[in-house]
Amino acid sequence: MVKLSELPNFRVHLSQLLQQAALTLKVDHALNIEITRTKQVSHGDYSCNLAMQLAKTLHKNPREIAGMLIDAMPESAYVEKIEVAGAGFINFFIKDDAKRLYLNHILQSGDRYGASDFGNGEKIQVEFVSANPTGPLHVGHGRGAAFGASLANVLAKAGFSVTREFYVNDAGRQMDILALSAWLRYLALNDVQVPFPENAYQGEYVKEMAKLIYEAHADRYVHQPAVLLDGLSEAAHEEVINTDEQLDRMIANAKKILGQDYAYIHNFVLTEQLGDCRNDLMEFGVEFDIWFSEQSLFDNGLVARAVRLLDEKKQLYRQDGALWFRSTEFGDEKDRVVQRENGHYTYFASDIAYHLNKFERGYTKVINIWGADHHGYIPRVKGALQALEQDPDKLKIALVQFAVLYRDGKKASMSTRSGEFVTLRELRHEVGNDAARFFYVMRKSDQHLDFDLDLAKSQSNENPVYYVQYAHARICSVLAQWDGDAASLIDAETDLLTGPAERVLLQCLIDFPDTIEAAAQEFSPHLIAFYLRELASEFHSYYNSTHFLVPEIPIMEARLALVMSIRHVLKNGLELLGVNAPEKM
RNA sequence: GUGCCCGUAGCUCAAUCGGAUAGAGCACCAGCCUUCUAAGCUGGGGGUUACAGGUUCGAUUCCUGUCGGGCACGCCA
Repeated sequence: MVKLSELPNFRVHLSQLLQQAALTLKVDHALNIEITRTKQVSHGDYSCNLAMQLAKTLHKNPREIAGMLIDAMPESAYVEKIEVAGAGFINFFIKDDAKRLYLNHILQSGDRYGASDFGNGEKIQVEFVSANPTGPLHVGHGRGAAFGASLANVLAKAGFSVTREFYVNDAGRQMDILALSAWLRYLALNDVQVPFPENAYQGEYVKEMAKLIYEAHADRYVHQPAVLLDGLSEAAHEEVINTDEQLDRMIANAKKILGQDYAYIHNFVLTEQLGDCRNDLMEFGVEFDIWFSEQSLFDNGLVARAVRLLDEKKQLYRQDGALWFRSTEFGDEKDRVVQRENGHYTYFASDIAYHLNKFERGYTKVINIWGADHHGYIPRVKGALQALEQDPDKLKIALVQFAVLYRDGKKASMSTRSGEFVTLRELRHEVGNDAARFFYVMRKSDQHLDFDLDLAKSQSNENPVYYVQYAHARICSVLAQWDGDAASLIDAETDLLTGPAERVLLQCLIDFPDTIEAAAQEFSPHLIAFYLRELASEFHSYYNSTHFLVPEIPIMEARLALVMSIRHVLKNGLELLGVNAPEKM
């Protein structure tokens, strides 16, 4: 029997053994020892390709080097045997009783199993969603939300100190357009007829906000609309308004007419939309630590400061009346405007201030989750940080591709024009939160996602969400029928678990922390989804091949100890993805 | 036109930052419920990893080119 107080991390342990063995080979350069899981049982449990890596520098046959490494390796209480295989792989077979230590550990740690100190408590920020509060979240935001939330959970589980942040674009033109849109709808409710611009916000939710204002304040915000169309072409009075210039003119006129009241309208629509967004996300299981206001960057002078700092570094110049940042000096395709000819700062300017602020808040790593259509934006932001003498590599951008909905095998419309897009809320109500969360992270984030609505809805074996949840529910059902004291399973004689399915399952459970670590390192929560499906699959197979509630008490308890451990891991894994682990289905 | 991403089974996708015989699910075919939930299981067929070269012990992965698809190329956000 192996006796050790501490739970062994096999990969770390084996890596240390190799490290020691490598000393005898007198290699002068740094070693990159990677321990990987094997794909085939005949190759053992873990494998290392170090011998092949060293073949070139040592001018020796990899298999010969592997033999030397094995000879030089210290004895280990965990290792059953070591073999040289193939071109020079070193394959490790772990002792079964060493693996079984994990069952005891999982039963004791329960909800905490899977956690590691991989991240060393490093302060890391994940900024995601950050949708303009100008309308309901749509299915594209949903993927960013699900991905970001899952990634943040994974990072936290892997030992990082994670802050989840939503950047609120509460400054700028889009909010003005929304405020104008709502006010125009409000005027219409008061029987004041003004043409509604085609490029204003058309959605029904705008009319609803107008109605709220009307119900609370009646005609309190009705002002002379006559000058609203001042400065617009004569045609606009009769015909359509659809250019940016016309829209901006109307906004300016509205501000003039409303005076102090404009702030009320602006603030009202912002509060409404942000509240709606927050509710939507909360129902989706996505929560944030910080809602960071873009407007606050202006109010606190941080935008002006960031621009001034760039100027001090001689990174700005004036041309055509605008202020430009020399981003081409830092790899961008062209220089970018930070302050427009009309004196307004660009979105880029506040973004520079925002990112500088993030760095100054002490995060050692800052992760931005962006829609893939923003990829061209990366060089200028990193360039600006570099210009400000910050380390641009601390900023990591995770790009999330669009999700395309399919219904009846056909693309479902998600046009943002005319307000007829599919909202996240609609999706959640149609397929449920669990399916939505799971489907969103089933694919690598930087790949297009075909979201099959019919599949997500189907309560059948085709649906991968139910497949995993069903495994959990089955276990709960078995445990309920056993009706014993779960705590007693810690003393089960787990050395009775010698069947092939049991050994595979045990190794699968041991892999859980490694999977989380990999998902954290590669920003790939989809690895968790794949892992869970694999574990569920192994469990279902075990369930069908082996009866758990057998008369022989020790065997029953041993199997239940394994099954209970699986339950913990399924639950913990689903939790990372924000998916429920139901006890009954 | 320029830049970035992608191209893997009929379909949707994996493949542990160059590793061993490229794996799942769906679909298709053949089986399994008087036994802890059949939302399950077992078995089977299915591949020149778009194409052509190159780098090396070894390539789906890295480099070059071609073809095909997506996105981005504003004093918008």
